[in-house]
Amino acid sequence: MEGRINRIKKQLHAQKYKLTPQREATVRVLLENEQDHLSAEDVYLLVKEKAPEIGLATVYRTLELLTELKVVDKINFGDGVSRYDLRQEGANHFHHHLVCIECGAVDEIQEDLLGDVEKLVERRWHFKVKDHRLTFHGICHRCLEKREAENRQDHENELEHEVEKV
Amino acid sequence: MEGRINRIKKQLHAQKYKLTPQREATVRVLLENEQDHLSAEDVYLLVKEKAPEIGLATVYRTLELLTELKVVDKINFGDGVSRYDLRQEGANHFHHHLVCIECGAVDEIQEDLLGDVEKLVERRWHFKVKDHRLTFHGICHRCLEKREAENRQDHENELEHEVEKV
DNA sequence: CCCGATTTGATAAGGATTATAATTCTTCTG
DNA sequence: CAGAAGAATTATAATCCTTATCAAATCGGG
Repeated sequence: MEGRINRIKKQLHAQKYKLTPQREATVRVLLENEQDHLSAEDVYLLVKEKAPEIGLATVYRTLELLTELKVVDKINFGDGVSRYDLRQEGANHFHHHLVCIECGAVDEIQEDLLGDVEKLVERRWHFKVKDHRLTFHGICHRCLEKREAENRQDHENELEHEVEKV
Repeated sequence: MEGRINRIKKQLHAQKYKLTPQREATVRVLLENEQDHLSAEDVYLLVKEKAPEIGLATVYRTLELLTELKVVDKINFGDGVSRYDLRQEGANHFHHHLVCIECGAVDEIQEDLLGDVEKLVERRWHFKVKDHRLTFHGICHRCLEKREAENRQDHENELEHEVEKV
């Protein structure tokens, strides 16, 4: 964690920016919630716990700055708010997302699934790919399993019923 | 075009909605600008040309309705506004986009490039895919060609220079 | 042609983000 | 170590996009 913060610090310095306490607190919140997809408001509330004097505008500015440095990616799942998602260190592609239309959960896929597709796009459409965004909408494994369990239950009840009737 | 409007009309009726003149005018604008990615405001201004009395709220409501019916898809390219993109008729997947980071152009890929990837996701992550969003960010063929032309030009000038020097 | 339900238009309200301006912090310099 | 220039911060106002509200208009069935 400390190492990672130091490296971000260096990235900032390389562009003549400082790692102020507010910026550091914001980065820490992002690191501590790496799996989440926090909105600016979410980040603000979490940062406030460690640094109550911070202002909302500063959080917005910091997130913008981190986006510029490609430390985070700004994403949008269609609700009205932008969310900020930490990049894997050193990753040159943005990870993918699985959005559940039933429970709203957002899972991540770190692996790059698009290598071949990108090559195809570059060749066929003569388009130099620099980055991508890929999100699947569907039903997550938790909701699928819940459904299966319910179906099994229903089936068992049905059988019991049959037995009673005999 | 008329046929397509009729089919949309039927889709509306199937859900007890009417194809009012305002809705029809909105759909026509979308059909006439099929390759574009219009914002609600854009649509509003275009509809106003044919039906000056229409209100902005109606356009928003109609676009929401069309999104619900999967006639259009609501997308977001990271600028602050939602854009509305007509689906291919009968397509069960949403087409992909190529966003140029140099000139801002947005091109479409109608082909489905994700068949195999979706199968993999379903198997490996146990996630039932219903839809997807795929956008590539990079440099479009027009900008690439412009660059190449410039490089050729530069190179020719260099050669001329060499000759002069001799 | 009338009635109940739907849809509309104008505008207010809401929510997210950005701009502004005064203040505080840093860092540099002498 | 004081003073000054510049960067960053805070609080808040302003802006922009979208949604909610509600009276008025419209539509389709009887």
